[in-house]
Amino acid sequence: MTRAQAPRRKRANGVESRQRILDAAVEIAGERGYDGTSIAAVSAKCGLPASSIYWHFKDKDDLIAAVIERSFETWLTAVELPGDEVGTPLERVTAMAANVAKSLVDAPDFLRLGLMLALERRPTEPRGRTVFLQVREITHQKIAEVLTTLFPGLDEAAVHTLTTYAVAGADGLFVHREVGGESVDLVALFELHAQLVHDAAARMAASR
Amino acid sequence: MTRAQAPRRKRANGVESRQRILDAAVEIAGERGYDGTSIAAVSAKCGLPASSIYWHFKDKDDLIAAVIERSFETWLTAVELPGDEVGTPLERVTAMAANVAKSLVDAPDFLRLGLMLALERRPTEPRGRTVFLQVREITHQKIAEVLTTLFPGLDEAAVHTLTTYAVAGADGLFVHREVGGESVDLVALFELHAQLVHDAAARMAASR
Amino acid sequence: MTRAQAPRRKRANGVESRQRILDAAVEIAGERGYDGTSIAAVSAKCGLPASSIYWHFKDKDDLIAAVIERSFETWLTAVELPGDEVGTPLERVTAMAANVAKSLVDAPDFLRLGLMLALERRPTEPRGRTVFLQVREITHQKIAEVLTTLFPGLDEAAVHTLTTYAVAGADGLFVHREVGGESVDLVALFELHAQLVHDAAARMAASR
Amino acid sequence: MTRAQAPRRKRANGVESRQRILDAAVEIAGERGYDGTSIAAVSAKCGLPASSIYWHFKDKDDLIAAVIERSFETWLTAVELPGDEVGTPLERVTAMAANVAKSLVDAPDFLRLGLMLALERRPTEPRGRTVFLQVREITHQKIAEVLTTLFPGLDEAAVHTLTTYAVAGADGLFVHREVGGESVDLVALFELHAQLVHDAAARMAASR
DNA sequence: TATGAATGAGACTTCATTCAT
DNA sequence: AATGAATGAAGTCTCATTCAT
Repeated sequence: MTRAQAPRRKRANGVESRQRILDAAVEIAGERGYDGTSIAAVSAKCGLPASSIYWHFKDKDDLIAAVIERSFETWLTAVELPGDEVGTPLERVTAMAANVAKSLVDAPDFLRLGLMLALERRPTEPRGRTVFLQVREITHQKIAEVLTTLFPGLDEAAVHTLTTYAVAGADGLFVHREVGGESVDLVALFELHAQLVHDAAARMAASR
Repeated sequence: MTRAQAPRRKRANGVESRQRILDAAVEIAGERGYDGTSIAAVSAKCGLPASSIYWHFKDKDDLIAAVIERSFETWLTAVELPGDEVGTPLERVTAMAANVAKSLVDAPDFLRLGLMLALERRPTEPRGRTVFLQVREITHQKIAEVLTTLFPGLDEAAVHTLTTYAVAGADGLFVHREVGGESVDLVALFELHAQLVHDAAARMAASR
Repeated sequence: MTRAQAPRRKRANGVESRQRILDAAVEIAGERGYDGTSIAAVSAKCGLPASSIYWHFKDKDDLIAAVIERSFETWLTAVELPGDEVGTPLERVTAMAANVAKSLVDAPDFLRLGLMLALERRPTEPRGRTVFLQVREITHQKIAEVLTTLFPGLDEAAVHTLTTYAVAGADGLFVHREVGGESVDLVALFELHAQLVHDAAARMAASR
Repeated sequence: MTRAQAPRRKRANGVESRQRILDAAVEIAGERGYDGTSIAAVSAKCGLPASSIYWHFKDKDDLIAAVIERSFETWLTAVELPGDEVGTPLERVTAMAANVAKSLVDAPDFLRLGLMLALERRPTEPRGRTVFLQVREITHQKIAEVLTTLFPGLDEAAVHTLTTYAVAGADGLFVHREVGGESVDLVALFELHAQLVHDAAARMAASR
């Protein structure tokens, strides 16, 4: 087949183009999920033709995985870690929860897309799903470390159970806020969550 | 003598066909979500041509909504309600949580598809999403009633908060089990969840 | 993604549509080969939209294989077999060769496309190539039977060698005619070929 | 003291790059034909970016034509011409055929790609096809000269017919070997071919 | 002497949907 | 109560090619 030629216009700038593509993709994928994210839609939103997207990303799977990776980093920087480690365990746990809640309100794309990917079961697992589960495992371990530090009396199994409960509760509250909209006070719910986890940890540590 | 012709054993049976379509659709939609569920795939799985699906359902949106409705009913019947209302509040709450956990392990399609629909934001909201949020609201109210009965000292705001927390926690734990697979003991996690909610309710009721 | 609807027009007639698609495809594939045959080109030539082609054929590979099958049958019926088995071996062999030559001039698509497929080496072999090699093996065996009948003195190895030579020579002469166009007298060349094969067979049979 | 910078060992070398591109292209085009040879595939195989290919070759057509030209030369050097012109005509013809057969087994790309190009009919004829037909015409004339020398009694028409038959037979046997793989003894088949052509020539020359 | 980046066209294929039978 | 056949839109991805650097 004979193909036609095409005129050039903009100055080539690979790095910026890649960012524009990711900016568009994170927005669409964060709202529509994997199947709902069409290359044509990303192309329309970022202004680059679809074929240019394939210069920067091997295929759609690669693009979604990159979206997950970058939005995780974006979210990580959005989480303001509490500067000094002062106060009672309850105060410190509550402060951390509030910070996480705020970051999820400000940059929800990462978790929203991640949860959609996590829930789907497709024949060939998207790489983005794997990436999400990996970074979520990192989060899990960080929380486990905090619990271990704050409650030295906890044994390993108890830490694991509480961490799982803490992460799962955060997921569920996040979903609730996504469904319920701005009327949901995610910070207050996270603080309640932190308190209940704290109380359970304290009790478990004491009953050892 | 002319004999009557062989009895047409498989006369067209609309009800059965509808069930076959829904059986196929709930399986696919429960795994792949809205966009991932193609009429062709449902057709292939149920054995009926695509055009027959359109005889039973107005369009894809209608089919997905019917899937949500039927899988909710399936799930409801799978939840064994505790027969008598006996025991301490903690015992009763824990027993209910365990029953719900078992039902979610046995019939996860409803909640799985529902959460996927709930997380997505698409220009024209699928009717299935609306249906899911409605039936989930029913669940919310039932839990609120139980909490009000068990803890008469709670005011309305506290009941609402605790109910929200209870439902969200259940969602999050369900997601964790879907991601983690059979190694996750959903019943144990739900029992822990029930206990924490119970403790919080008791404390709130007492401090009124 | 929301899809639009489409109006209907012609009376559905599956058998005729299938033939129209094959008619278009055999013409294009016979001239352009596998890669050169685009579904869009077949669609344009047969008047049916591309998506209709996929109702009748699973994919492009399936279409090309069907083209090979049908054009082989077309070619088979175009080969007028000599009615009576009379005359000397030379006369009979020459008459057969002339008939084959005429059929190849009239219906060259089968062999032309088949040879193109046969020459290509692609990672996943097209089914059409397999089909071509199978029907060609049938032809090989038929020729071997004729040689065995006409020259009982030939041993098996000699029959195999001569048959291979006969078929390969036919292929080469066909290619020459395709390249050289109408100025090439394919019938004359086939008659020469028949004579040389005949002489070789006679000599081999005698020297046993 | 400032020392001279490290010797740039791999200065850009246009000639070598051109060879690498052709090496990759001849392999792909020899297996996949014109349409099946994509610039991206050649780029991936030779390690140079696609745009570099366009620095060395005007367009794809130009590249394929260059492939034909170079692979023809490669093949020519692979044909060991019989040093002295000794022996009977049959011995000399047979020796030549064996040499050609060996060269085709060792360097089949030229003829394989050429035949694919020759068989295709596309709206705008690729230059590579023209080149192939030209060099093939050269081969035709050389064979004609040999036949004229060995059989002075042949008239021009007979030489032409026999040469055509000789070349076409070689093509057909080559195709057979390409399809049948290493189990086909191309040398033996070429020797048989040579003998039959020799016999026909001798008979024609005698019967003048 | 190259090449990173881009581009419109077009490749194959699946989509949701319709309609005559 | 059902279905064979069809349809235009849209899906993902590759194509040959260009041009500023």
